[in-house]
Amino acid sequence: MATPTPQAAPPGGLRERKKQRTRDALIRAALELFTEQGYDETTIDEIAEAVNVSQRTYFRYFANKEEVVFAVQEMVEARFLEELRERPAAEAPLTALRSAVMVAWDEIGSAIESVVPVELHMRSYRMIESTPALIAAHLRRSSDLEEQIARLIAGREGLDVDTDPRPRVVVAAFCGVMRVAGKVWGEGEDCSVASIRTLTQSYLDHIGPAIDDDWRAR
Amino acid sequence: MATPTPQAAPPGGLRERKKQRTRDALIRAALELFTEQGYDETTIDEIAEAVNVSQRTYFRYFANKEEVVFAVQEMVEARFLEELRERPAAEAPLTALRSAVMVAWDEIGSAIESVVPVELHMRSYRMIESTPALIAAHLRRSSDLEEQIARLIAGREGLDVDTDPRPRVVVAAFCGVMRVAGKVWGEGEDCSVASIRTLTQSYLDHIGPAIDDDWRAR
DNA sequence: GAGGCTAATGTCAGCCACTGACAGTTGACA
DNA sequence: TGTCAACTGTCAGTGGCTGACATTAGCCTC
Repeated sequence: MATPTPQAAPPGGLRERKKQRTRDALIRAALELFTEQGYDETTIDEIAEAVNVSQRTYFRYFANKEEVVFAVQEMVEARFLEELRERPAAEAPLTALRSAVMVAWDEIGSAIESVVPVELHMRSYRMIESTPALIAAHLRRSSDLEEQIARLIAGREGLDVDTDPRPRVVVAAFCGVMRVAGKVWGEGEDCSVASIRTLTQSYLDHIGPAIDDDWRAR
Repeated sequence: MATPTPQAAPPGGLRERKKQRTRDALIRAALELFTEQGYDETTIDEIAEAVNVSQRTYFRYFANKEEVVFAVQEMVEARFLEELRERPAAEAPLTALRSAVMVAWDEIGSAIESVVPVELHMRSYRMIESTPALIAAHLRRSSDLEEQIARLIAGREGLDVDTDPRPRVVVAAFCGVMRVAGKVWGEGEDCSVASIRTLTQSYLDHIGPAIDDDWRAR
């Protein structure tokens, strides 16, 4: 589902479809092995063997061991950026960011399901937050995304991201808060999509008040 | 290190001093090689050879290849935390953070010099920001620091960091902005301490206005 | 549908980061 | 001075990752 093709059969020839299947199989196998026995405890040979390809083939699909973990995440991020681009120009920056996140959360479910079970993806998210090597990779990716968002916001407001600090500053604040929300969610009990959505919303609502000088006054 | 030694001149016996010298030599050699020929292009064997120790010995001082890069950074961060702890309780959270950073910037110079030339440290900072593997490590470390700061701020305000989102939210916003400032500085021309200090100050001043709804109104 | 073209894959050799085990060396201290 | 413990070197081995080359298999033309 979510494929923009008229026919049920995916685009391209047999070769293309075969590649897609191998890629998806590698992602599924990797996430299953990682979440079951741990990231460090799983070798790439095991993943390759589970899909019946050589280790060398794995590295032709993914540049390194980490990349396969973030394949689904990448889809979600693309979805968010799309949504942000479609927000009305009248919305204030922080409002647009907030709205885009909320809409994205409501729609990614089905997109994820086309590659891996949502539950597996959620377990993977938690694994990322508890594996040092993956936390690092996750943060680096988030940082790249942050840069993209900042340029997008600057574009909306007709500003130059290199001379006016405000786009990068709001986005930095926004992304910082988003990361914290994700982290707190990962440590909590409820691992549902609804749960992370609520948490995100609540944390974003606190940016303004938290910046204020006197917390005790409210 | 961090031993409660009564004397300042001889921090211990001959053995202790020898260890300290080896450690400092490894840091200096590593930073010099990394900044000269690149991080990825430098092997640990080269670093070890430059200090006349075995590769195995390097790994007894540093857990991995990245760690040696952040040895100086660690000192700076410790200095900042110290400063933050000493800020008067009357100061608002964001103000205290801001002040602590400014004071820290003014004092770290001499502390750094005791291990490596400040200029080498500044070049290292730039290398970090332009090496993917090090960016990731840097962000992970920053994330850990962020957690410490959040707990400290929560303590100041008499709040529980796990129930009240505000400490983590301000700190996330603050640290996000700090990272952006560091990044922008790394891409600029002027690599002086004064330069990063000014930039930091300017960016922090923009948090409030950037959160506001209408940027065009000001 | 036989042939050539080319993308995808397998195999192999090798580099480098990192680790455990064991042995040799050298400060510390009685 | 001799013993103990800490520090270091050597060696062997694992796992991530890459380049080179041979092999397989989809695609396209005649």
